[in-house]
Amino acid sequence: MKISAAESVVMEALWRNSPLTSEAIMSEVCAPQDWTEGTVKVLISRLVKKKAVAAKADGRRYLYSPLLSRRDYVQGESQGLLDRLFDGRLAPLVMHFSDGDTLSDEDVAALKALVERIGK
Amino acid sequence: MKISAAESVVMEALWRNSPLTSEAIMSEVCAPQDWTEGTVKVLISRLVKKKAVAAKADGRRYLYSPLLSRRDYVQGESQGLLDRLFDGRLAPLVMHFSDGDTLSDEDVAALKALVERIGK
DNA sequence: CGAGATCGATGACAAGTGTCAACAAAGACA
DNA sequence: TGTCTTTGTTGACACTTGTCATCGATCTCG
Repeated sequence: MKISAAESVVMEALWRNSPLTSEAIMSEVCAPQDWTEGTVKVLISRLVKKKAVAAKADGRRYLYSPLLSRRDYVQGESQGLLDRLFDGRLAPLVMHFSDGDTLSDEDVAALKALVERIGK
Repeated sequence: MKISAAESVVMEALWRNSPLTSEAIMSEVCAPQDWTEGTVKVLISRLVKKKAVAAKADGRRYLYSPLLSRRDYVQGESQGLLDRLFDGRLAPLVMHFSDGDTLSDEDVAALKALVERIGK
């Protein structure tokens, strides 16, 4: 099942640290996103229904943990973008950014080091 | 205005080749997407309303051309992904793929060549 | 025990999306 | 001229998303 943008904010909180109570989740995401508690509650419920997070009973409340790993999520999103826009390949994406002037010197250095390490 | 997934299929047709009549667009996208003409007509209308494509009158019909460049669209989508998932930087994305085994030898070679060209 | 707080579930609603059919205007051709 | 076809506009409908409030059960503390 697909995870929406708002839902992914909740997932990020759980990926940083889990399990969490709904209270903890809210204290992490409410302020930055300017959301009320009601909003976050619904997002959590929907994620549970989508089986993206597990809710383990702990007394009267639940402890929530991700069932979907961040790695898998990132993989799906990234591959989706590559497939849709870059014919499924990574190099054209990198080329796109290098053609613009969006790459800082640091970025270039990091890329260089990375590619060397891969090639090894 | 945001371009939806279905709409982007129509945009791709126009980016490949424009201007196009609605008939030409339909003959390009209907079959692969399994869409009826009605569906494509609405997608075109919505794109015009969103000012993502221009409709120039040509007798009783219109000739459609993109107003949004593929480059700008790709830039927006790609940057959005980087911002959401990789802290806005490109290297972590590349690292993600190199950590998996999704990169072919060709991909690695292409990246290597690319990075060298950038570093020049 | 009873009042208040907590927490999840549910209902609600507007906007956007995917999908399609019906309609109207305008040409084309018999 | 009258009918058929083409093409864009509209209406329609179900589903998802973002956003929030209310309800009901349960827990806690005086």
